[in-house]
Order: sequence, then C-alpha cells, then structure tokens
Amino acid sequence: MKPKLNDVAKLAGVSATTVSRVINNHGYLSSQTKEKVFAAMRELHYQPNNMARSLQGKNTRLIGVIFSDISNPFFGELVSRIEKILFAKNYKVILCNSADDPQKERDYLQMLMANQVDGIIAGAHNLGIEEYQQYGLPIISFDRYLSDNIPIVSSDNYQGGWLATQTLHQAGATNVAIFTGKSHAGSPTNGRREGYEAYLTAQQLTPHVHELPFELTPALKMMEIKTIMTQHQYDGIFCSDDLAALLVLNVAQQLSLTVPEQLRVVGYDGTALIRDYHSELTTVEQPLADISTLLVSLLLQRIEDANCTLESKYTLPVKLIKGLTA
Amino acid sequence: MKPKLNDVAKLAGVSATTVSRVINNHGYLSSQTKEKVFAAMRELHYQPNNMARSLQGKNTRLIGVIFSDISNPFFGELVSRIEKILFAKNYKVILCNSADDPQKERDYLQMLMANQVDGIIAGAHNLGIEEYQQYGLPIISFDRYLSDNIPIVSSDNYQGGWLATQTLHQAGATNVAIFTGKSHAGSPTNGRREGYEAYLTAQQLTPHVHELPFELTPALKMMEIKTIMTQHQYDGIFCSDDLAALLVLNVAQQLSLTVPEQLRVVGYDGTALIRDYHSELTTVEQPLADISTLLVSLLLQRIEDANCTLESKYTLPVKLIKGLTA
DNA sequence: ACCGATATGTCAATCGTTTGACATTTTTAT
DNA sequence: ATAAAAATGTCAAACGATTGACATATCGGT
Repeated sequence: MKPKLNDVAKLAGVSATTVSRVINNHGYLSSQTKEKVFAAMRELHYQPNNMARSLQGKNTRLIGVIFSDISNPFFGELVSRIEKILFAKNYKVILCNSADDPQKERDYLQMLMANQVDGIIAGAHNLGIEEYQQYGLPIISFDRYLSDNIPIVSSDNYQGGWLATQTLHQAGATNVAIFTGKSHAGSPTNGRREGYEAYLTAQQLTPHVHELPFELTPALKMMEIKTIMTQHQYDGIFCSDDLAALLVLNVAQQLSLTVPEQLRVVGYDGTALIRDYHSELTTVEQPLADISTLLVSLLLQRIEDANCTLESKYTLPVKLIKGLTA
Repeated sequence: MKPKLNDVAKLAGVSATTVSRVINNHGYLSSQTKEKVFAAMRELHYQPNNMARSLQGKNTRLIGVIFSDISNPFFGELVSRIEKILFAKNYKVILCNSADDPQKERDYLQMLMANQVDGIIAGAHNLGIEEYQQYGLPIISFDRYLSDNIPIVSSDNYQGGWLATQTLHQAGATNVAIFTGKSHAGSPTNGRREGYEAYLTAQQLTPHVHELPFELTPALKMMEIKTIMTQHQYDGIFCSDDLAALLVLNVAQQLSLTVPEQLRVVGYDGTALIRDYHSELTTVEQPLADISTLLVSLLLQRIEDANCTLESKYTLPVKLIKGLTA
C-alpha cells in the first residue's frame, strides 16, 4: 500500500499541514521538525503524488517532446541532450515518435493535453497540424513552421548549404549535385538547398537537385543514389544529411570512385556519432548543444510567462568539420 | 481557460454524470447522447484531465523507460521501438537517460514514483540500486540483474559470443581477441565473453580479453584499440558492440590492415543503423523487435496482475548477419 | 510584564473527475 | 394496462495534497 502524506505525518508525530509545509518549504518551520519529517519520508519511501499536486494548480513539470523517430542518430542525440537539460531543471520528458504520420502526431498532441504537460518541443516533419495553435500551450518548434506565434529554432541552413557547396567547389568540384529531402513550404531546411543554389549561381555553375523522398528505406535510397551517380558524372555531392552521405560513400566504393579525388562529398548534421565513428566525412555541423539549450530556454520562458515576447526565428551558426571527403 | 467536463456538459445539454458515463462508456447511453457529448468535446477541444482521473484510481498509463543514453544507436532504436509499441497500446513513455550515474538513476526512480507511473522498463547499467526493490512497482529489466523478482530480458549473449568467435575461426582466424566492456556481476552481457572463451577453449586456442571501460570517450577508446592492435598481431577481433567494431575497422585502415584478409572483425548488436549504413560489418544481431515486444508484453502482464508468475530470465536467440568483415 | 515573532495545529474548501446509490421519466414488451 | 428495461438526472463522497484563515502555545526582546 502506497504511503500517503498522512502516513508521514503520523510517523513524524506532526500534523499533515506541517508535512505539507515542510515539503513545500512554506511558513515557519524549525529544523528539528523538518528533519523529523524528512526522516519519516525516507523510512516510508514516500514521494508526494504529483497528480494530486498538479490538481492543486502546481505545474506537472512534464514536457512533451515530439520528433519523427529517435532511432535516427540526429534526433537521438538531440532528444538525449534536451532530456538531460530538462531533467537537471527538474522537468521530465514524455517521448513521442510521430514518424511521418500527421494523424499520429495529432494523437500525441491530444495525449499530451490530457496529461497536462507544461509545454512542448516539436520537431517532427508532418505538416498541416492546426491543433498546435488550438491548445494555447507553450510550444517551441525545431526546424519547422507551425504558426506565427510559435518560435522556430534552427541552424543557419542557408549558411550551411553555401558552406558545403563552397567547400566542394574549393576542393575542385565543378559538377556539383545536392541530394535532399522533399521541400516543405516554410521549412528552414529548405535553406540548405537555397544556399547550395545561391552559391552555384554566384559561381555561374549549374545546380543539380535530386530529391530523395523521406519515406524511402535506406536500401531503396541507396539504389536511387546509385542510379543517379551512374547516370551523372558528378565530381561533388552535397547531402543534406549525414546518413545519406554515408550511402553516397558506400556507392562510391561500389563504383570504384576514389574519394575525394574523383568524387568529393559533404554531409550535414555532424552528430557525435559521425564525429566519433566517421571522422573521415566532411560535414556541416549543427550546434546540437546550443540548439538544445535554446529550445529548452525558450520553452521555460514561455512556461514562466505565456505572453513574453520571443523572436519568431532563432538561427544558430553552423560550422564545417573538415574530414577527408572534400 | 482550459475546458472542463462541466463545460462539455453544459454545451451538450446533459449532466456531468452523463458526460463521465460517455467518456468511460459506463451504463445505459443512447447514441444521440453520445454523439452530442463527443461533438461538444471536439468543439471545446476538451481532453479529460489525466491527473484528476488517476486520482480516482485510474492508471496513469505512464511508463518510465530508463536507459543509459539514447544517443547510442542501440538504445535509440530500442527505446524508439518500445515507445511505438506502448503508444499503440495507449501508454506514454517518460524518458530517462541515466548515463553511468547511479545517483542520477535513483533520482529518476524517485521522480517516476512521484509521477505514479504504472511500470518501468529499466535498461541502464548502474549497479547497486536497491530502490528498484523498495517501491513494489511492476518492473522489467533489460540486460541487467536488479532483483530476484524482476524479470530480465536479454539476447542469448553466450550463443552470440560463441557464434561470433566461431565465425572468426571458420574464416581462418586463430589468434582471436575480444574487446569488451567491464564485467558486471550477474550481468547477462558477460555471456558474450563467456561464449567467446568457451569456444576458444573447446578449440584449444588462447583467449585474449581486452576490457575497454564504458567511460572512455570514443576517441580515447580508438587510441586504446590502436595500441592493442599495434602490440598484438590478432587475426580476428570480436567486439562486444558494433560501435567498437567500427573503431576497429577505422584503426585497421590506419594500420593498412586489409579486412578480412589480414584481420577479421565481428561486432554485436546489428541495429538498423548498422544494417543500413554498414552492411559490410559482420555482426551478431540482437532481435530488437522481439526484445521490445517482450519487454512491453511482460510489463503489461505485471501491471495487469502484480502477482502473475513470470520467468526470471527471458533469453532470445541471436542471428549472425554476414557482412564482408569475416 | 508585555508584545511581536516563531512554531505548530485545526479546519474546511478546493482542484477535476469518478462513481455508486437512488430517483425520475420514457420506451418497449407482454 | 402493466412491468421491465432503457435512459438520464441528482447528489454526495472520495481520490491526495494544498492552502488560507484562524487558533494556540512558546520564546525572545524591550
């Protein structure tokens, strides 16, 4: 039978009101009384019921975190960082993998509302989910436009696209392609492609855009990449994510193309996984530590003051991590 | 202002008791009344307050999931799968990254108790945490001994160790090492090393065990691996996780060792990430789909009936995924 | 001696929802 | 016509904790 606050009061020999005062550190309290109450709590393994407390108007300190799939190393690392920061601030994370399924994302929002979360960090890619605007909850978005009053945190995708393409060009590439996901209206990640195109246009070179649908499995994606690489003799490829870059390197090996002599490759993300286990890959690193810190910081400001004025966009600078592939 | 059940009742023109009956599908209810109530719920964007409901004895349907760090691809995929299965069964996951920090894991347990979670799936590696036994909660463990009445789910580590070593041997290796983490008393993962040693002993070959501490960063781990590989001329290496295997492959390249001619390598885990982006790696695949399904299934059985009899150990068969490295 | 501060207790209302007991009305079957 | 079933309403207690108002006792400073 789970211990209740009244049980703690009985064991400590004080009133229930006193126990509540100790737990919440309200009112006059002697050190002796505090110690007696804490000792009773320890002996009974008592934890105040957060459900009952939140019914009294206390925040639940639950945060919903929605990404498409945390088995993707980028999201895995991002969510891991966000969770660590939140836990250190006495918040806990309800994890949501929405995949590329708008209805699933809506179901998650409903569930998060029912669980009285204090706020949401949303970083999935589904579009057209009006519910985000209907609930009037503190929400911060990562890399996706949700509504006019929901701030977006992202890396400087445009700078990243420019930088990646510049790196390929300066490494001698002139026939440069980009392998990217499907463009979403209003999505900051479009900036990678825009930066890529802007650089090539400035250099009077021809852009070659290849969209690889998100829903392709890696194996099918690899086949598509192989088809493209066989049909075109690119000497530089910018992949708008690192996993695609790994596939390109795999295909290069299959086609006996030497990297970086015959083919230069740059990726995007620069997760710890890539830096630790694929340091050969030249990549544009998104500042995951800063992104996480900023997402949490903005959300907690919104939780503290729902009407506080925040920018609509926060753009963090990227950095080129020089490997051996470009 | 958040809508309450009474607001729904007013809009639908029924009593609050009727709304509660519709939500919980209790008692006699006409279809017309149900439809009126659902329409009012939709119009007000009403979600029943799960905190108040759980105060009434309803389960919170919250599950605590504790792993060391989900930015590790293995845990990332495992947690992702567990979360998907749980969400489909109308449960939600509170995510906990305990790292290699026992006190942090204790803090998480306290927090989970305070939040009245219905159960816990525990897969971190910290030892000596008595709290798991004190709270009397449904708990299922992955790859770690917690207490006599907490079931453990793991892959057949012994078979995996045997299989990996046999694969190296059959590929021509006779001077075979194992790179493993530190042994923990009672931990199923010790089986990998035991299977490795048993195979070599049966073949009258000499085991070479190298323990790489968990707390080494990948860069330091790589240096340690390079030192070992330089000092010994192993012709076969079994790594007890795939990321270590990637490091070994990196070092082999640095030392101009051809794989698998001069050096055969087998890893362990076989995550989707490895299969998709490193199909060249020969590895022992843990059945993550089955592990996830079983962890959830056992936990829900425990939640349903706290005294149901479960085995103390569930061991799932592994499978060798043949790549090019052995 | 007196007054203010300190310390703790009592009491009851409240949070949002559930739920059982009982009442009333309507509908349907015999 | 009557009885049973269906449908909905009323009412109040309860879940665990918080909290404000007020009471009482003790202690320390003036």
